Amino acid sequence: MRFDKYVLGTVKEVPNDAEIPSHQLMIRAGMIRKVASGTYSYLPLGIRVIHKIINIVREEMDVAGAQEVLLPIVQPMELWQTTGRDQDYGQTLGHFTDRHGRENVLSPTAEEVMTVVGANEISSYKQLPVNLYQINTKYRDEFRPRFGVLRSREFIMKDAYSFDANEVMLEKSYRTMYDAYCRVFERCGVEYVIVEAEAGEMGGSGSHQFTVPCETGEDIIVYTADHSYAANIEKAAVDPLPKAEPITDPAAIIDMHTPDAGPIEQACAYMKTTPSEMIKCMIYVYGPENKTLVCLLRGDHELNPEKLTQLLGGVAPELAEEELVVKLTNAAIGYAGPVGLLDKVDRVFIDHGVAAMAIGYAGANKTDYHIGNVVPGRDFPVSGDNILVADIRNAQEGDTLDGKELLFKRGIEVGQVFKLGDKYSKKLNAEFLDENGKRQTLLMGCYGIGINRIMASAIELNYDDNGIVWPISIAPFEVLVTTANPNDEQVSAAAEKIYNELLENDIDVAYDDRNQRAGVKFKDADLVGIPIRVTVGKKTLENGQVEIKVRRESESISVAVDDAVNTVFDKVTELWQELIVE
RNA sequence: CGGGGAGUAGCUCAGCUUGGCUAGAGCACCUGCUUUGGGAGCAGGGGGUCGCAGGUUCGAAUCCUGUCUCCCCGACCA
Repeated sequence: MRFDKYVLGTVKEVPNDAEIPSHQLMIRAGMIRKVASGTYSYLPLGIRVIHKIINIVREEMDVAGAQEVLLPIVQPMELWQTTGRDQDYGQTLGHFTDRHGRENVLSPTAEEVMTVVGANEISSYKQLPVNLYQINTKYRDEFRPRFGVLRSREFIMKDAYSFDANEVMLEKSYRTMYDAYCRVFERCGVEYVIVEAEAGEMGGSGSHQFTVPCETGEDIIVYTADHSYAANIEKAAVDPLPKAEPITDPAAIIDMHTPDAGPIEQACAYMKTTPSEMIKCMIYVYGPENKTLVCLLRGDHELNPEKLTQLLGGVAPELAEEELVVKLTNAAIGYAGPVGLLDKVDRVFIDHGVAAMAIGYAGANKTDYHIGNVVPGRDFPVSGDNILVADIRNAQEGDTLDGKELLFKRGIEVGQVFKLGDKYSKKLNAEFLDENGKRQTLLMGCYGIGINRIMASAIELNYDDNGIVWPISIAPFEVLVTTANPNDEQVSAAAEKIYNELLENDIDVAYDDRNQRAGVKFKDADLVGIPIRVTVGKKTLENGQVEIKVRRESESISVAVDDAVNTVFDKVTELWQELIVE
């Protein structure tokens, strides 16, 4: 590829809406352009990177025995209603009505359609296991797209779906994908950690996330120092806190006037206490009948909605409307408390942290008042038919698991694998005949990789002041030949020769034959991040030499013109060597 | 959806408070000359319904109203 007429698109200035390095560099290096909030066009260099990632993913899927298919992006709403995911996905689900009045979904993922494909094509246990995948655009109407392609409305996902006859086979299919994912990320040259994850609206019985550790990530990983445990914070368990010594003969509850003390900190200031002494009381509704749920937490703890969902058997609760809170507590928002409230609701979850308290403060269920000397067990029940003491909070600094300190870091989720079991196949009647001619429900798994996120994560992990430093496996080109003096005929001729020879050797090489000053071309080369640069210049050529520079190294080397191609070949091989798995 | 900020050339922004000459700069683009190893210099040039719609006014980028878009923060702490 010659750069003379190439739509390179490198720019010096960054649009002011790009915040994180990968987003800025993708724009500066001519990889992407924004079309609207959360939607991007890929320019020639950008789509080359996407294709390289896709090729790696495709190769690993094929090696793992998965078969590629292609599903529609526009899917009938009825299918989503059948599984109830039209509701579960909420407003993130993009949809439109066509001219016939039919409702259509813009596929955010494809369990439904793939289950139907599986159900139609698989009829016998003899066909199993089967794993089908596609690489296709997905659409999610994110409430707030940000960070460039890391959270965009449109993105490219590889989604695979396995079909098995029983749990043992499913476990094996799951493991095969899990291993394939490790190979994909290693080959793409991105560092990753695997963490236990919550299944979220996917449902199912088990899940792992593949996460690139990185400060700009939106996910929080919780792990132990010995790496025996790692989980997404949505899932991460914590040891219950030690039970406080019971106070002998605790004083009776006292009313405390705390006007306009909505936030916990303010109430604490009035009562001269700390959030850890407070009992926070949150009211939720859940399920089709809008049942009420009260959650009690220590004031310094964060509720974990995913844990609530698990305890409710997969139903995601929603925070109660102000109206309901006022009706239940007879008080303005901010003054809810457990005393006298728990028998008015359908269910109560009490976090271990609250159950362990000896005495504390809480809302009074009376506007502008809190109460002190609240003793769990004395002033409100901690056991009963509808009361459950459980882990319902986020892990936080200082928490332990199995006695080991929990540590935290941020990450970008680039892939996730789920054991779905029969969640979709049951609802969509995806069945097969077993050895005895009996109908059985197919067991499924699903496996996603965010192609664009691999691209952005790779940049987040590999850049410097001058631009991107691509791993060679996903770089837009492996090698760039450039001329420092494009008007010099001997220089051009030598560069041209090296370029052609590299092409003949199947090196993915580009030739910057633009009539630009050397500085401009060097800056562009660094910005775009091509791993190896060959520079032909008048000065060195007079000594019969050309320059070879590896992007991530600070020094270049000079070699004889005739050795250039071989040296480049060796460098390319060297860089690839690092990314070979097994 | 709530709070904050911003929409003026392809990009980054000034001008707006206090309305008034032909709406500006840098980068990018085109032409010419010079230059040619780390984003060159000089000269000339093209490019704008000042987000959109109303309104006030002799006169609006500037003031008022509405509206759209974009960005940031939040949207579970009762």
